[in-house]
Parts: sequence; structure tokens; C-alpha cells
Amino acid sequence: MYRTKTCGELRLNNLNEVVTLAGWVQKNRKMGGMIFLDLRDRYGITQLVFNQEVNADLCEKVSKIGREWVIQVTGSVQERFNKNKNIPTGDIEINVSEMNILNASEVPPFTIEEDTDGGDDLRMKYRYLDLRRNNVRANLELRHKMAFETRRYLDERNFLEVETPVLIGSTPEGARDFVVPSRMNPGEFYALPQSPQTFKQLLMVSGFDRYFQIVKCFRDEDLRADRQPEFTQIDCEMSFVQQEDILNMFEGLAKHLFKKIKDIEIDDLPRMTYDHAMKYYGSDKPDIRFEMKFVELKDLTGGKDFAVFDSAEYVGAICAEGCASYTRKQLDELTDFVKRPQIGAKGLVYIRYEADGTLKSSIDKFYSQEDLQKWTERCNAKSGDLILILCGETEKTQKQLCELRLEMGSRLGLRNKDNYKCLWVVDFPLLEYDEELKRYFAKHHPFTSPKPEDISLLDTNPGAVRANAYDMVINGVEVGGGSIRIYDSNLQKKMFGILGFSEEKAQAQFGFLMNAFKYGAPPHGGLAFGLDRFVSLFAGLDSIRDCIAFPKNNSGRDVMIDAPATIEQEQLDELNLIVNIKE
RNA sequence: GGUGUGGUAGUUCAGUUGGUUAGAAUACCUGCCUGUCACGCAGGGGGUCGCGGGUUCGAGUCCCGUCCAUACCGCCA
Repeated sequence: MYRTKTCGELRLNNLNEVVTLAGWVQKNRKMGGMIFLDLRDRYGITQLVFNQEVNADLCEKVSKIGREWVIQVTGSVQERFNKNKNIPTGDIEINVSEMNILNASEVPPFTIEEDTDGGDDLRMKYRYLDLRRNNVRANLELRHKMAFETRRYLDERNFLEVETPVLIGSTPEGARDFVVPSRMNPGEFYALPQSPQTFKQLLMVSGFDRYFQIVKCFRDEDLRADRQPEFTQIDCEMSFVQQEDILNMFEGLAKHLFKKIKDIEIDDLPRMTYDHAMKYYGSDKPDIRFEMKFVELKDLTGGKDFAVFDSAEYVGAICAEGCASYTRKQLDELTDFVKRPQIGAKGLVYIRYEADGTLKSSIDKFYSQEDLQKWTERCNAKSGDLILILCGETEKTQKQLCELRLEMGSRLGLRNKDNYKCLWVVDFPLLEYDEELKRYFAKHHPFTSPKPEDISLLDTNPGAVRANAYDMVINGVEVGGGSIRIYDSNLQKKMFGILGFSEEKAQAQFGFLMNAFKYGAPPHGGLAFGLDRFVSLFAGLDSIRDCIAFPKNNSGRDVMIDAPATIEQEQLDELNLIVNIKE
């Protein structure tokens, strides 16, 4: 047996026990005739003590040991002279009588500490060392617990975890597919699933009733802090349900996770329509930890010769409480913020509601105090507040105002990571019109069902049709989403038609699904949570990379194993592939 | 594909108006130290200033190109 105890469990009540520990050397403190050595494993750190007077040979051996060597020690548990209140094992130490060096270690390229001196780059290259650090390991432990509690919750409710294939066929809709050449079928390719969507629907046709799977999904798109090319979904589907049943079931899962993992009781999730979210927050994933809702001012701004507002389709404001004291410099910063190309506003208009009740704005030339008074009333502003106004084309401006709102929320400290506010956004539009390609695309996916009362609009005004689709949003992060599916093969056929699929193409791509629907498909629906996002939200992380054991970098590379990489000509030949890199 | 930021010691960073031998902290090595726990003290080694080109008497510093990293936009049903 390599060890009888871990490095995290010994306490005063173990006094005088003879124990064997194994682990990594965190630090070696030589005090002349004494050596203190911190031994680390997954569970904690235990101090080892060696005394020259007791065993000089051992001390000689220990003095040569460096950071991250793997050793095994046997000794007795003793109470410390000087206790360390910072660690759980700080009351005791091991008086070592025997030591084995199990493996030496080179000096690691960065320190294995919570506040490491290593940058992201280096830590990713040596991820196996990075994972030794407490905080990174804690993130993976959290991930495990969340996956485990998810399985427990769903299992208790009769959900079956069923594995679906990873080598499937490519589909043109949605994100770009990762493809895998088939050796046995020259010139043909598998695709990796962007989600197990069609398979889980087929499982419903098969009568599985309640399915889930914690499953890797793949999308070949550019990465972000919250987007990896391979990511994990908690994928779920249920039969004989309506939207409310699904919302309640998975609201329950969210509550279960908050309670079990963070011991937080969260309120019932409010439901907000997509239209409402866009109108008041400019986003389909509003951060409702703070109000600062949009106020439309267009009808109050006209006829005063201010061409910028007069020519704008939309004039919208937010009211930042207590910010009337913002300096010129701060206002300039905000103006620069909204004018950044990523946001793209032309400018920013402000009104300060001064302490004496007067209104000071950047457009005093055009508007009287009475005019501005009407605006501030509509904004529910009080003295000391600052009103920020953007204008332009409606959708664009709402998006810009959304960014400004989030920025102000951050500046005002209203986006505390430990404050969780969840909601459902419902009634998404079914379709989105692509101006360039002059056709409709499914906003969610092509299997999403329209709201029954909107079905008649499919022929007359497809863009106005609302879907039985919903997203769960926590603190402005879309953690999950789903829909009630189409289960009628004729309606599905019609949907493909609207999406511009020819009969043949629909048959070729999704014939199996439409055929299946002919054999008694139950009404069904489901959703999928992004596990990575959920975990990073719980851990308060800015990037999902920190809760993934071996993530890809910004260019989709694994810098540790150096993938992707070229392959041997032999391999290419076997796969009937010719590489043709364009200039 | 685009925009911003960054690339200097093992590591994290500083480096002024272009000017002497490129610094600090930490890590590492050596010695001292019997109660440390961010141990302490003394000493030491360690640099292709991402790469290529240009301007200049002189470039870490200025210019052009390029590569890499990163955040965001496009993209992500």
C-alpha cells in the first residue's frame, strides 16, 4: 500500500498514529538542522518535519528534494509547536522516520500555487501541471458534482441516459460541421454532431419518454471565452409534454443544482417574452440582476431641429442612478466605449439631473428644460441621475444600448457574480430572414414547432410566427435552450419548404426523421444546457476554459499535444484524400 | 475575414525623448540558519528584447511586414 492516509485528512485526533502518505513536494524549507517539507495531494497539504539530531542521513537525503518530486513517507502524527491556522491540517505535522523517493521532477516552468506566476499560454502547454493547482482542480471537482447532481435529479424522475452516435452525417443548416473521412467509403464523410437533436427525437418515437445525455457536441466555428469547438451539453427530451411541463422540469433542475451545489434557494423563474426582452434590454439574454430598462423617447424628441434624433428610427435611453456627478472625462470614456467599432454607435447624448433639479445635457442647444423634463419623467429619473441616450436604426441601437447598459451595470457594481438571477425567455420567433441570401432560416432549428395560433401566418407572414422555443438565462448568460418539436410529418415537410429545402433535399437530409414521424410520433420537446457555461457561472469564471480539463486555445489548437497537425501521406492515401491548401 | 491589446531572464513584468554594460520581483543554484509555513541572511548563474526588413552614427524603443497569444465583431440553427 502506497499510503494509509491522504494529505488532507489528518487532525489532532490522529495524534501519535503512524501513517504513510504519498504526494508531491510543494515546498522544502531548510532551517539548518531541521527541514520542513509540505507534501501535497488532491486532498490537501500536510507538513513533514525532519530533524538532523534524530536522523542525519534522512535529512541529507531530504535536502536534495526539489519541488514536485513524488515521495512516500512514514511517520507519526505530532502536534505542532507553532500551528498554522491557514490550512485544515495546520495543527499537526508528521515526524518522518522513513522516506521513499518515488520519482524526481524537473523544476516546473511555473509555480504550482493558487496565485501562480505562469501566464495562460504556458499553463495550457503544461496543463497537467496547471491541473495540480488548487483552484483549477476545484473547478473540475465542481464540474463533476454538477454533472453528478444532474444525473441524480434526472434519474429520480425516470430519465434514461442513452448514448447517441458521434459519427453521423453532415447537415447544411446551423453551424459548420467537423467532418471525418470514411476509409471504407471513399470520398464520403461523417460529421460530428452539433447536438444529438434528431437522435433524441427518434428516441421519443421509440417510446423512451424521458431521455437525457451528458454529451460532447462539436461546432467548427470561431472560438470565444465562452465557446469551444467541443463542448458538453446536458441534452434532454421528453414525450407527452407541453412547454410548461418542460420549463417546470428543468427549472427544477436549476433549483436542484443551486441548492445542492451552492446551497442557494432560487425563486421561481420569471418568464419574459422575446419581444419584451428585446424592447427593454436589447438582448434575448437579459441580465436582470439590475433594472436600468430601456425607455423609448422617439415621440418626445421630434420637431426641435435636432436632425440626429429627427432622422433616427429609434431613440432610446437608460437611466443610470446617481451618475449625474460623472465628470467630462467619464462621459467621454462612455462615448468612446459606444463608438468602438465592435459597438458602432455614432455618439452618445447625456442628460445630467443636477442636485438643484436643473437638467444639463449635451443637446441644450436644441431642447428646453421643459422638453428634457418630459424625457426624465418618462425615465423615472430623479435628481442625481444620469440619462444616456442612443439613437439610430431600431435593432442596431437596441443592441448598442444593451452594451451600454451592461457597461453601466458593471461600473455601478450591479453585476455581482454571487448574485444569481435566472429567467426563461420564451416565444422566440420561429424564423429569421437573411437579407443577403433572401431566405428564412430557423432561429432555433428546423424541428421547432410554431405556436399553434401562429400557424396560419406561416403562409402569409413567416417572420411574425412565434415558436414554442425557450432559453434559460442566468445573469445574462444563455445556459440552456430548447423547444417543443414538430411531430407531424406534414408540418415538418412544410417547415423544410419554408426553409428553402427542395422535396428531394429534405428527403435526403431528414427523410429518416419524417419517415419516423409517420409511425406514431408522440408530442415531444426538450432542451439542452451548456454544462461548461453552467459550471463557469457557478465557479464565477470569466471563461469556460477554466472548467475544462484540456481546452483548446483561441485558434482551436490544443497547444499541449499540438493538435491539429498534418498526417502522413500514407494515411491520406488510405483515406483517399488530397490536401490542397489555397494560397 | 476585421478591430483592439500584448510578445523583454525559467516565469510575471518595468524599461523615460532613440544614446554607457537591458533592470526588478519571483523561480533556480551555492553557502549559512533547529520551529518554519510568502521563512530569513549572504552570494551566484541566467537575455536571439517573437521573427524579417527599413530609417539612423546608434533601435528593446521609430516605420513597414509577418507570426503567435488574447478580448471582442462577423460567425456560432
